[in-house]
Amino acid sequence: MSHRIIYFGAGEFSVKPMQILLDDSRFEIIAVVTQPDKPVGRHQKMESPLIKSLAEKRGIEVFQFEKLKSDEAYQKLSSLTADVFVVVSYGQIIPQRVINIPKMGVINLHGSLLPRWRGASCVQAAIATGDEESGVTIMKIDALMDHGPILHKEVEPIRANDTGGMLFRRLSSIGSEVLPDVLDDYLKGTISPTEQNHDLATYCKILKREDGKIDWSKPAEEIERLIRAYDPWPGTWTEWNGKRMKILSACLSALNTHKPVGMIDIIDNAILIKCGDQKVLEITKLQLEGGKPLESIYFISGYRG
RNA sequence: CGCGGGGUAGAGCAGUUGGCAGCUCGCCAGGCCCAUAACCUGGAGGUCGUGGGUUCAAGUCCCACCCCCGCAA
Repeated sequence: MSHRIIYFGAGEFSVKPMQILLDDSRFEIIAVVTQPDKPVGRHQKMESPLIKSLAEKRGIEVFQFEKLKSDEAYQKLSSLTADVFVVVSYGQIIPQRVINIPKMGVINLHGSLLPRWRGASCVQAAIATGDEESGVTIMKIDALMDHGPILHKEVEPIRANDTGGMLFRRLSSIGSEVLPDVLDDYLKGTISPTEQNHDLATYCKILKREDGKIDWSKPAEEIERLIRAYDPWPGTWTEWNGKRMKILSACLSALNTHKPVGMIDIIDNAILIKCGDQKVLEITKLQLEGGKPLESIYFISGYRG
């Protein structure tokens, strides 16, 4: 007999694990909980979370509670008699009384090696900080954010040219591969959770676009990591001629520029910017407000002045 | 109708108060050179997003529409 799951998710990270669980006969997703539809994009059209259509395609009931704290949500979730809740990139805190509903508790798949990088931007934080490895953690949720005891960890090395998007995809795959067996073992009682070492905990915040504004007074290597880490979300940018210029790709350069820190200089077909430690970063791909993404040589083609 | 920028040569851009459509790169041909992605000379390539309107004359002014993008989510 298969385990009855209610699956909580919303972000992109939640898609793949859900597909895997759907195709695994050991589990039955009896309902999906996701965020409400929101007006999105340039024309403010209403858009559904990614997993909503996936659920509807399979004929699975979808709930989009405005507040998980509400009595309505509590009563609905209680009535469904699930064995366990599985939460992946859901975006709302799970209230204690909801955690108490399923007899086997609430299991979370998280994109870092807990207790390192508790919070919403764990993938970006790992790259931006220069960590050598990242990974996924499957844990049992308790009342505090990413604080509960751990069932399983899977390590994934961070590569020298990794972007947030690249690492994100790998972690998503790894998490999806590992989740079913770990979940099954846990539900059968084969593995038991072990407490996190809370002294080692680090935290990362939810990122907004404004966080992608580059502070050129920082060291070049740090900025280079930030550019990779924040690609594609929230992206990095700087002001140029009163316009917003997205920095899509950059690398450390051996060339020098005599312009002040943070000012763009063009030498030998390279776009150079001096950083706070006097080292120079070469921008290799960028996008100007209103324009399409450009390799640096194309930007230089039209550059005047 | 959430706010805003933009569609001009293959690419990226300029085009002033309407008055012969330009720049950098690329492409083609020739030259220089031991040689070259470097340099020199010449050349091809545009119904200026689409449809109307104003005017002797519209890339430029007016109206409508299509498409791309930044903010915001």
